[in-house]
Amino acid sequence: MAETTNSPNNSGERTSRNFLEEIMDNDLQSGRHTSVLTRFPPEPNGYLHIGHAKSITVNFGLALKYGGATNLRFDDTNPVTEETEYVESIRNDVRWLGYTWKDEFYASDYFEQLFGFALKLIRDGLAYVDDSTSEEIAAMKGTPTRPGTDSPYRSRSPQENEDLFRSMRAGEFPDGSRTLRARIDMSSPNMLMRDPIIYRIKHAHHHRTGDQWCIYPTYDFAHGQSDAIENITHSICTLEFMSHRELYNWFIEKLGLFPSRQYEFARLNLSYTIMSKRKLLQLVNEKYVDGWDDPRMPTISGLRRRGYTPKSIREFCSRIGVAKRDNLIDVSLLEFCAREDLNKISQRRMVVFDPVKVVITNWPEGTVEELESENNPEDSNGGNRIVPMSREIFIERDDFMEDAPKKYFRLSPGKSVRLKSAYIITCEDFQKDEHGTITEIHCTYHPDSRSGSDTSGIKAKGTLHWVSASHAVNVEVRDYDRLFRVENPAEEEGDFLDYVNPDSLRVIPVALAEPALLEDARNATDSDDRLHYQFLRKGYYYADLSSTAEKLIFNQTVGLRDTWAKINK
RNA sequence: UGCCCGGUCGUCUAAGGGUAGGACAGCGGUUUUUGGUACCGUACGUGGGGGUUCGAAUCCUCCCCGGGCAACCA
Repeated sequence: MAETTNSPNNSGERTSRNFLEEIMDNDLQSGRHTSVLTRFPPEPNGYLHIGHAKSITVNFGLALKYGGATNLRFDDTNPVTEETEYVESIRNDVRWLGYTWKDEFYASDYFEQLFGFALKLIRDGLAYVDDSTSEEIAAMKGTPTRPGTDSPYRSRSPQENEDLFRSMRAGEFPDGSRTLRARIDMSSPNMLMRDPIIYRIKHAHHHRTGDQWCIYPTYDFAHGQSDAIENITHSICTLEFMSHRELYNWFIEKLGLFPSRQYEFARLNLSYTIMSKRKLLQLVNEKYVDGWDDPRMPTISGLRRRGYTPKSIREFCSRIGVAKRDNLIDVSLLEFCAREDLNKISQRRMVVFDPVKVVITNWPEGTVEELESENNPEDSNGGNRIVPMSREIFIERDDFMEDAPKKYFRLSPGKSVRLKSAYIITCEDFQKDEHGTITEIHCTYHPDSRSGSDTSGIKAKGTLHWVSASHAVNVEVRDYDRLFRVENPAEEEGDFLDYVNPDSLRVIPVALAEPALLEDARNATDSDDRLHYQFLRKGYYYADLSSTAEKLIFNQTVGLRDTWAKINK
């Protein structure tokens, strides 16, 4: 659906659109195209990351907006790096993000057609087989400031080239011994037009075509033609492919194909992380993280495991916009989008991370009171849950201070606080061990201050989360910090691994949770039933993949905004 | 150094010759049984020099800065 703020309105007045929307508007208005067909073209050689999410929302989002569709096409022209495992994860991630593709294709579907295209170029005198080594080819290529020189094989006859090319396909030559090159212009200012290699010999097993082929087309000879075969109207890619556009158009023109056009936008860079698939792979292989889906990874699967919602990721991608200038998006925007969504949907629960015992001295021994607490104050239909209260409870260690400054709204001797959804308590006394560590706090509660029917008239500045000692459930909590210590690891000197944050994971092996959390876990029949939580005054949490009712494990999605921590600094 | 892109608050992104606006981050406040949320307020920007014009972020020009291009990767 078209947003009024983002497309020409009824009066024809110009409103804000990004440059791709302008192009599509123009193409539709001029009649160049009557509909929009985009494609998302991942190479199955790694897991998708948040940068791909941007590309996905650009491609699928634009098509949706203009009533078109999007194909999912795997760019699988390099058998040595590509695997079925990656294909599966990519399909899963795109679906999870909420998008449905029209057709699923593989560049390898077109290998036979591509071979035919190559033959046509050969017969038209526009391609030749080169016997030069890769070093020789590189040397003859020239440099950006110096033109290249013609290969001695450049003037072979079409017949000889065709025979040789067919022999290449037949497996008569070893890897690297020959290539097929487009015959363009060795002195072009665009290096890519200096007779680019379009086929290479690789006796390698392909994840889909098996051992059917021993020659494989390069990206340049596969991508544009695949677009054209599918009648892709707008082939949207990242900036580094800009100089490939001239070649892209050359093949389409010489081959007389559907006039797909390539447009480039700036890829996403996110502060305190990296987007390079190669480097992400390294983090996985060298065990800096737990796997592609480690919650610290900027991968879609990592974000999912961490508790990000598809909606929050889509919102993020929409907020960052699409343009052509290099960018480094502040990760706080991603976190904002997570909180924005999670605040509305998450179930509130109380979990004490670093417990200290509080004895309520005037609470009758052995009595339990079942209090009710709202599941979500942002959702009036969210219902309530039972929270049991008894004589001994736990509160957070840093919610008590022996000598508190005046701005401290929590518990200290003689002061009163509200226990969330329960009673107001007043601190009467406390005990310390020989190290000065608080071991026990003694309070009295005010029976007429019960939540919802408070007639006590006592004003408590602060409200604390708490759990009943005898009802507490042990859970493991994993808090995360940024994966890298520096804002832009890719730009730093030296090895990026030197900038990995050694404290990116903080495990709290035993935190004490209210019993409702266990109840929830028992009710979840599979992982899709898992709830997003807000642990009160802590942050947003989501059960880890490995979490079970026997062993509850929660990943921190993102912390709550903490203005107190800021003031405290 | 040749060719190709790009340069607007700290970070992103609008403004297509006519009031430089929005978001995140920051700062200050109000409300609050989460020091959360919500709401209000506030500060901050057109890389530089020339030119065209009544008027320039926008058009021209020179300069400066950043990025890309010399894989049989994509």
